[in-house]
This record gives sequence, structure tokens and C-alpha cells, in this order.
Amino acid sequence: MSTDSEPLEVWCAGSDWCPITTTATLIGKKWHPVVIHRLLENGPLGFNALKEEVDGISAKVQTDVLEDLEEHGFVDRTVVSEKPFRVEYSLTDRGQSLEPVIIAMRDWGREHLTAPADQ
Amino acid sequence: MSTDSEPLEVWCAGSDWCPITTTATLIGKKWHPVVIHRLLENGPLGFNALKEEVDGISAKVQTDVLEDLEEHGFVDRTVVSEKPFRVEYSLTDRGQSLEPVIIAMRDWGREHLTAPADQ
DNA sequence: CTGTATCCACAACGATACTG
DNA sequence: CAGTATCGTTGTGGATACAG
Repeated sequence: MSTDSEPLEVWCAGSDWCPITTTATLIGKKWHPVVIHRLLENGPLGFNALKEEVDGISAKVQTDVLEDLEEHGFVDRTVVSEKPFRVEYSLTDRGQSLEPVIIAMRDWGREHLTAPADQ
Repeated sequence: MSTDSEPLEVWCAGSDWCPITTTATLIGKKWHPVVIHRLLENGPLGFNALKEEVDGISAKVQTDVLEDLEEHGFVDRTVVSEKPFRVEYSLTDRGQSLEPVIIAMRDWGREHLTAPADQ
């Protein structure tokens, strides 16, 4: 089912294991879910294209987030061309498997939060 | 549908509004989802009973988390008795509305993570 | 275009000890 | 039982400028 070679046990170090805490540790940050969501919706994206989709993230933070997601096998970084240097970020199978979680968050936010502009 | 008096717009200050980021800001921490989950499953709980259910959290962090969840209207704190001092934490309607998100996280963790003890 | 380099501020987490 | 009080460490995010 998974094309990833890294074992999942690596993520789970610690004495107090719990699927929720561990999941929260992996993607429970301000920007991680949005980055994953944009890659889910808009397919492979370059660094700045992704940055525009995410909207509001700084270059440094986006770099940090992408590195973290890559380390954990959620995101794939591919150099598309060297001359005009181009890169593409995409989700791995493992990254795509997070869709239900991301969608649940999005749906909850849509239903229970109100955008400030609408005021 | 909601018994809460506080408007939801308060949470959404900021120029770059997005339902996912905002939701992530509210509950995207290491312990918040677990605390909510335990209250969902095991109903109203006292401080130490909750602490045992969560398993691994320190008293100080649990206090911080509960205060934050209370501030945002997810959790209700009720003093049950004064003589033997007793308190009960329970979810508000708004807190219960997070169930799909929490369950999605739990299910993902169960399916994609492995407990270290099982090795 | 794709990032790095700094530097900073503050939030989150953790361990231990102690209190009403 | 239900927390507080400290203190320290690490994480997370943010602004700005600069570089290959």
C-alpha cells in the first residue's frame, strides 16, 4: 500500500505512545495542514506557487515546514530543471493518506469559524 | 445550534484568514486533541482522572491546555463540591463539534503509525 | 525562481517541588 | 484532590535582507 521505505516506528519514540498525540506531533502545527491541503488540491507546485496558494506564510517558515514534511515522508521534492532552477513539491502516498484529517479540519473551520472580512 | 455566547469571529483576527490555518491554530498542538478526545470518550472528568486518561502529560501542561480550551469555549469547568474540592471538565457543544476532526486524527494514527512497544 | 541567513519574540513543553 | 510556582529547554513563527 505504501511506496515508502522508511519504517513508521521511527516516528513513535517515547514512552507515552498514543495515536492522537503522535499524529498531533507530526502535523499539529499552524502551517503543516495548509501546506498539505494545497498540495492535495493543486497538485505539484513550485516553491513560490505554493507560497501564493498558502498565502500568509513566510519563505523561511515554508522552508522549515517542507523540510519537516519531507523528513517524515509526506512530501517529495523534485528538481525539475537546473538551468532555470525549478523545483516541484508533491505529496507522497503517505502524504495523501492524510486527506481525511485535513478535510475534517477544513470542514470544521468552514462551519464553525467566520472570516473577519465578512464582518 | 450553539449555546455559546462568544462570537466566533474573535478567533479569526489576522489578515491571512484560512479555515485550516485557523483551526490548526486552535487545536493544532501536541496535547489539545488528546484532551478533547478523552473528554469525548470518558465524559466529564476531574483533573487527575483526566490526567490519567491522557497519560504522559504534566500537571502544568494540562492546566495550560485546559485554560486555553476553556478560553475558546471548547471546555467547561465546573466546581462540583467545595468541601472535598472537586472539579469536572466537560466538553461544550462547540467542543463536541470537533469530534470528526479528532476521530480522523485517531484513525489515521492507528492505521499509519506503530507503537514502539509492539516491536 | 528558489531559497538562505540572521535575529528575534514568544509559545509550547517538561521536570520538580510545593500548596490550599 | 486540584492545582501553582519555578525554571529551563526547545519549538514555532515572523521580518528583513541577501544569494545562487
